Amino acid sequence: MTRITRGGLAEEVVAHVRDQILRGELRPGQKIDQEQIAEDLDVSRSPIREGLVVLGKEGLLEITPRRGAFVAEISRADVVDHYELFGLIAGRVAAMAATTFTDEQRAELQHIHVLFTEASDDEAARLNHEFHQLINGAAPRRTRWLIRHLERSIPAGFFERTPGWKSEAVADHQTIVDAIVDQDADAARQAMELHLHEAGVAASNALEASGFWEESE
Amino acid sequence: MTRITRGGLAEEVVAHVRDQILRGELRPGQKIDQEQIAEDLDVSRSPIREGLVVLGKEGLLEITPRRGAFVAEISRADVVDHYELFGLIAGRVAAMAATTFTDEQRAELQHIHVLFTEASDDEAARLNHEFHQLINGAAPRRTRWLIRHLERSIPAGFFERTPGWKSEAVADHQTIVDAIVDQDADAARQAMELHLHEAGVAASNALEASGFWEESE
DNA sequence: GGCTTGCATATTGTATACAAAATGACTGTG
DNA sequence: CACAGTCATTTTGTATACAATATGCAAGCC
Repeated sequence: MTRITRGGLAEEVVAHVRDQILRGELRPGQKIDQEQIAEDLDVSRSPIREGLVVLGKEGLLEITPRRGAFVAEISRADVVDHYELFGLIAGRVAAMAATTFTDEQRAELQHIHVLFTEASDDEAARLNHEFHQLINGAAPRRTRWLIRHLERSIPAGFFERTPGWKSEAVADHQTIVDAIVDQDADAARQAMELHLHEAGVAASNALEASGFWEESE
Repeated sequence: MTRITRGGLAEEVVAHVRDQILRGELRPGQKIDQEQIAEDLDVSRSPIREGLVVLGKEGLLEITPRRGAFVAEISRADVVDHYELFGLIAGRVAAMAATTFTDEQRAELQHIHVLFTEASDDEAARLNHEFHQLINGAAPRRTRWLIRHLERSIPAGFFERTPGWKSEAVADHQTIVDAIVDQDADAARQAMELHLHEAGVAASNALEASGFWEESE
């Protein structure tokens, strides 16, 4: 049994189950069958259980002692709320960036943004990530930690798959860049909050399209 | 081997290790010895590993694949930042409460606050919890989830052990109650942010006192 | 002397085995 | 026919066993 386990099998389990949930193959409320996953991935239950704990902490699963793990009942309101919170944090960070960024950082931000506007669709995803990464660098450590946590709960690479995301993102990013370059903290906050709000709508639509909220049979 | 484990041994492990960290028995950067915990609690490594995953997701441990789990290097800045974030969220929720609460809820809030001011020290902790619980009821589901997450990362019952916490809390709570009763969303937000900021300072001091940041020998 | 190399040991990660509890069907009873 | 109680089956939770990797130390080399 050769395997390329780069970070442990639990990670593989996390990715597998998360995908199944986000694809709509596992429906909200449905029970997670550990034995089934063991069969699918050819793995024992030890790493599976550790993976399920992770997904539980991310809010994708509801784990009840002695009963098992169930797909969390996530509503449209939950997704919107999630991104609203994300926006609240990210907005605060953008405001920090507006007041603390050096000239070099401002230039770098503009540079990334220009590349982003001109990039092909698959490069755009990477540059989008770099863009937000740079801004988030202005945040203190614990804030960055929380942002990572929020990113993983409703994974990235989600927004990037909705039609027309790029042109929308370019416009939003432009506003954000302008505000940070102007050192206008409040405008940066507002622009970032709006951007994340729109990302939330997009994510919500993407989940809708994947049949996430379809009635069962 | 009789045990009263009502929620699984992993929970016991989480509580045990968390306590050890917060008491300063385990220092930041120090390695977690699974075998040692197994001996301490008379438990096998299976529930231990699951517990460590939980603490990793809470940010109290740093888990490196194939290397093990280490106590996270949490600085004063991290603690302050943590409560600042907490305040950002809780402030938003307080603002919601100010605009959405019914007359009954406002009355209930005032009632709890009066009891709180008159309570003995050990009852105060419970009423403090009820107070915040009631306000957080105004938040949407995902926000409540995030709040629970933040509460667990730097566990509650922490602030409540710093000297003079009650009188400080009474004053803060009074301001919050007034703002919510006045339906002044912005005042409620500010008051709540200030309250959490002070809680952060208190928590930071408590950690200091427990020797959390002491230099090792 | 300082640095690599190789091996013994310790520790993590995974698999399997076993114990305890929940689930669900079946039976008998009102 | 509804329904409570019992028992077989399934599934979770925990313990143990084994495999793979990391760690630490000692010997050899520059």
